[in-house]
Amino acid sequence: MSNFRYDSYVMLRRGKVVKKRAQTMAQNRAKLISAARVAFAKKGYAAASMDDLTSAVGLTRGALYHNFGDKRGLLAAVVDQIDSEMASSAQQAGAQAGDEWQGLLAEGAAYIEMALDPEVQRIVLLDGPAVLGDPSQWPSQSSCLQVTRQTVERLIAGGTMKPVDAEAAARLLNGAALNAALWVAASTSPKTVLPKAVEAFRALAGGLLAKPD
Amino acid sequence: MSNFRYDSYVMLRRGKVVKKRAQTMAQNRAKLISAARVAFAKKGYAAASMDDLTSAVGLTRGALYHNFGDKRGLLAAVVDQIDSEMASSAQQAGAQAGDEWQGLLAEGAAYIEMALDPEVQRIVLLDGPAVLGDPSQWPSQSSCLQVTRQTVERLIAGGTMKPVDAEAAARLLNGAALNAALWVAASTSPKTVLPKAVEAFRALAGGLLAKPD
DNA sequence: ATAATTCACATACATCTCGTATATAAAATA
DNA sequence: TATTTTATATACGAGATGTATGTGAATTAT
Repeated sequence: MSNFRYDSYVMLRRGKVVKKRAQTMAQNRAKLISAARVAFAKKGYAAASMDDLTSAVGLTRGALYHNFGDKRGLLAAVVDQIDSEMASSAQQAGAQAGDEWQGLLAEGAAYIEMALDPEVQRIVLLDGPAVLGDPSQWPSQSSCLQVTRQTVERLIAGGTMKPVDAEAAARLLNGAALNAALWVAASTSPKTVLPKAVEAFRALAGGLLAKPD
Repeated sequence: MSNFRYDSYVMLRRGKVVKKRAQTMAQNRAKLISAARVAFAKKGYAAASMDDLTSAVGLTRGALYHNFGDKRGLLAAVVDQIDSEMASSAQQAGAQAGDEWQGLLAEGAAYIEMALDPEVQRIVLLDGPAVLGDPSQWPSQSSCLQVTRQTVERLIAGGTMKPVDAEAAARLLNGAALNAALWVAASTSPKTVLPKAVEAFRALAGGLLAKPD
């Protein structure tokens, strides 16, 4: 036990200095994640060298292994970051729509378009599942899926959608959207096939409506 | 130029001996592919050692690099083989259904169930896309997708399905099915979630019907 | 039938990569 | 001011891939 003055003194010092240490550490983490996003997107996970990665931001693998444990840990951190960005972006797209149903369709279209980004595609859609396993079991819990599932749950509760399993519906919708994006991105003229993909997606999703239009 | 007797003699010899050479070569190829299926499924593509692979069937990497060029080439051959098996299996499942539409649904359900096989999942769904890229650009051209697309085309021509882009619809359906399977397989009780996935798939696919039922 | 040539596969090597074990220097604590 | 943490760097060891070269059997040609 210690008296108040001693504690406050310690707290102050600790507050300052720990902050400084934690600050640079956070900076280094951010640097590494940022560099990893570029390298993983460009070379692919397997071909990305950790030496190149770290030296690109003035560090060595020492920092990497201390912060992320191993190469997989770094990928997990990167995937987590991108996935969060995607989820909030999709949520935003959905919120701008007229009603919840249009919101779901907008979310789907947003996923398709986001997946055209090479960074998203390579890291989240291709290497992510291969290295980290099924998205639903990622550390990040796949925010993308959660957003879709929540929207689906609301639509089922409101009677707009057929009472199917929400998780199943979310997985199917996401799978369809992301797979379609892979196709669009690999096509010779993405501009012309993108609308076809979106149209087909909207038709497909319509199958989940309680009252077909 | 040479006379007939000479040619036939050569053809005979060639027929015999070349056959012997090609035979052992084909056997070795089959051995390697077979071993690779096991190793890739068990360890995953990245962690599978080519030395272990080859020595498991009494060969060395020399045979491997001569036959398949590199590790990727071997994976491509394995994927091709499994994909073909899947396609014919799905086609068979579809053919047993009453009409074309039920056939499409049966194909989808078949894909979902096949994807529960760890070999299919790990090799075709996870490592395949990550290492070889988008399935539509695989050497094998992804027979699975072609089967679905052809079914879709017939359904559109017959007026059963909405006139969406056949390729797009096939991609979406396949993506939904295979993604759902990933979810089912990763779940704690596949037996209970599988029917949910199939039910949701059928509902979703219903969105492509020209006249909703 | 024999000599020459192919070629399928094996062996040896060079390079790269990851992960760990150890070292160090700055920072936090006492 | 001395001591202890700890975030990062350095050094090292264990594979793995791909290539370059060797070799012996199989095939062709004379």
